[in-house]
Amino acid sequence: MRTNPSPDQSELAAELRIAVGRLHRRLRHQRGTVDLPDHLVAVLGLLHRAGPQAPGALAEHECVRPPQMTRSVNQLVESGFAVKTPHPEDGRQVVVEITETGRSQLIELRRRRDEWLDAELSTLDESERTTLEQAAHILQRMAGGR
Amino acid sequence: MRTNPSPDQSELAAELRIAVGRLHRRLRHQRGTVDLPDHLVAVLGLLHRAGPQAPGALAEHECVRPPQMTRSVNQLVESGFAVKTPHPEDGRQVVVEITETGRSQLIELRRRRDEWLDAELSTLDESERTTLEQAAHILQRMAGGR
DNA sequence: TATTGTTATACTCTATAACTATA
DNA sequence: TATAGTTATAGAGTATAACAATA
Repeated sequence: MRTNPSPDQSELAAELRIAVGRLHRRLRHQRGTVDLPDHLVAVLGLLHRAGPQAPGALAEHECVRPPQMTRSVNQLVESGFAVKTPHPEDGRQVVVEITETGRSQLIELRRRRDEWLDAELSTLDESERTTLEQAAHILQRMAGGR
Repeated sequence: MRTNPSPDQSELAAELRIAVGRLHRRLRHQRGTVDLPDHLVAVLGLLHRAGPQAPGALAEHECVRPPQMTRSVNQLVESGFAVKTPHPEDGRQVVVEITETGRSQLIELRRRRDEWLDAELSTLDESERTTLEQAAHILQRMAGGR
């Protein structure tokens, strides 16, 4: 590996896929039992950043099918972290909004949840962290764009 | 974002977690129906790169529990991509080895499976690809090291 | 008694298909 | 008839607990 300064793109794709899959499992394995699962935190974060939205839009953003987003939203509502209100003009639509409880919970969750990741990041040097920061933005753009 | 050349580490952890989760879902969503699932390809790749190993070692490397690795290995064996042989000295242990069929299948799988990822990578510039290549190695080290 | 692997069971996340209500 | 959301159902992947075989 690393034989070429202009790496073969298929090899990069394979490496990325494996790295992402492995870290994803590791993160899930590492998380505490009391916390919200990853996908709910992702939805909560999206509501926090991007504001009130319809379930369909949330589903598209998070790359899941509408039925799954229905369940995720319902779990957030049951936990008091989000509310569903009917759309004022279109009776078919629903608007999902984060609550104040959800907002403060999100901050607290993130602080408690990233202990392992923080520790791992601490073992890296500054340039490696910078690389990961840039990579995170590129990956988010690749996965979330369109 | 990107307001700070020395980014806050907790923020980086959150960004990484979200990026990895989202890309993981996107990749799963994007993959063809005839292919082996990600986790089997990962095991096959590990057997290809690191040679014959016991299921326990595979499980630790891939961050899954032994029962899950038992199933993954059995699926690979049923498909003819790996073989299980008894350990020559320790009757409790099993040695898992990739077959020639598995090896050639792995190459072909990767080529066919990464179409979406390849296309996305093609839209990046050279420096972004270099960033991702370095990040892939760092992430693999973080997830697989220990 | 400790270790390696497996079987049994259950839970989480996800998808597709069918259904309801509104436009 | 088309669209937004939901319900019903099924499947994949994973975990924990209990078990079997060997050391």
